[in-house]
Amino acid sequence: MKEGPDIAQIGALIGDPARANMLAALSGGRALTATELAAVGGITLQTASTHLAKLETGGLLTQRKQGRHRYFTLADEATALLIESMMGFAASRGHLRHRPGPKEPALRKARICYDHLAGDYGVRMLDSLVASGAIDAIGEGLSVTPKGESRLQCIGIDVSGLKSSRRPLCRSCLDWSERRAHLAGSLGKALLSTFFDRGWARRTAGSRSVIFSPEGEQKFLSLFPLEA
Amino acid sequence: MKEGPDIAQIGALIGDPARANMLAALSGGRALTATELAAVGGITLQTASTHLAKLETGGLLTQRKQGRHRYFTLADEATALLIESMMGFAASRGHLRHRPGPKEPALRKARICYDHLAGDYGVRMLDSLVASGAIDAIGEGLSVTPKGESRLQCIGIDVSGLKSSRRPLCRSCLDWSERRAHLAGSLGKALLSTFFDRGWARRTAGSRSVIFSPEGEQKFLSLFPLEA
DNA sequence: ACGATGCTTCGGTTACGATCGAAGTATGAA
DNA sequence: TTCATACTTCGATCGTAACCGAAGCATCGT
Repeated sequence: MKEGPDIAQIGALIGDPARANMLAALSGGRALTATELAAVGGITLQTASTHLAKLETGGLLTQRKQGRHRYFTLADEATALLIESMMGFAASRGHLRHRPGPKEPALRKARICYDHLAGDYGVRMLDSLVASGAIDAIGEGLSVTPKGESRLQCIGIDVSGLKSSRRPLCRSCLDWSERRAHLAGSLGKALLSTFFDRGWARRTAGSRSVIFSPEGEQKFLSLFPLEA
Repeated sequence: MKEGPDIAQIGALIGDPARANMLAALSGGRALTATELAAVGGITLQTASTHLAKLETGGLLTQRKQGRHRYFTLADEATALLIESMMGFAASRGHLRHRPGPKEPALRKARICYDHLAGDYGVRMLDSLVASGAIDAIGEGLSVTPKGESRLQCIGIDVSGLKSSRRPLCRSCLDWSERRAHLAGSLGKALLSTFFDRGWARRTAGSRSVIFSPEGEQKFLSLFPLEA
């Protein structure tokens, strides 16, 4: 009966509300300080410190000292995927964090998921790429077609360069708000990066939501049209 | 700050050792009674009852009355995938349930993961199917080739029939003992079923491990050879 | 050198939930 | 009907862990 890995430990780590809030905040992809994380957890700095230590020894977090600050990030992409998949599962069972607040719509429209675009816009982007034949969706997996490679080149993304990295190019990530897949992996990251670089969109201060500029939104929507 | 799904609730549900053991036992795929689950959790029946009630209202379990017994199963395949992915994650961080016991090798060799084959043999089977060109592995996704479809037909599996079901045909499931993918989905289930039907293998009483008969093992190994 | 900021460690309190004994309900068997 | 089995609910206990105040380090600015 005492065989195999122990899911209770990581379950308990994620199971505390303060820690869960911290992890959710870190799913936004950027590194946060202990003070900032204490705020999102709704606890004092001392308590946050012990929580963060537990998460780190549990292998969910890594920290990086920078001057007198300590920046925490999720340990790796696997951790981010676990958090996101738990969010999807929680959403499917109706476990919501309070009633939907006023900022909820912005989050559902476009937000950051670790390092790529999620929400309505993220799902739309992947749908459009598949519909136009730039990406092949076979079963659960995604792959870029030759046609798609040249098209992405036009947008300014060096697909062959991304291919040489260790990280998978395409990954599908289940979106908790849309309950459909959006594009993760190094290509998902590269696409979001170019949106930021071109000024089409920007991150918001204390939230995971992504705000598009009027011109950026127009460019985005025409670049990734919705098929009938 | 209180936006999106609440991962703390399901985290806490999985985070209790007794509940985690029950869920792990139910990953074996068969329905278990409250008394049996109390045993695997190492607790009394009363305590188990309250745990099971919590897991059910949390959406992780479903129960089915049958006479004076109550049979519990994981709520659906999504739940099974979540548990399995948490096992993979826990294994990657070195969170083990005690030191490896004597039954551990059998588990690593072949075991049931919800309704399909996992462990060394499960990984070998998928590897062999991919190497022989029966299954295409593109990115993270899997799909059966026409060649594979006819080959599986010879083994006695009606692929076109499986395709018509709502459940995805192929899914890759990360194996916690091998740290590589094995085959899930309706095809994975169908393959394991035929092994049982032909008497090549059988389930064990109180464990997830799968025992192959000498002839069954030989048939299996020759059917899914290891490439150089 | 000195104070301010960011964070950790220590000690003590408190609250929640896991646990079990005992009693209650439902189903099956004799 | 009566007893036994399977399970749930109630009530009370107990242990753990979350929490914060206070004190202790470390780093930066001046």
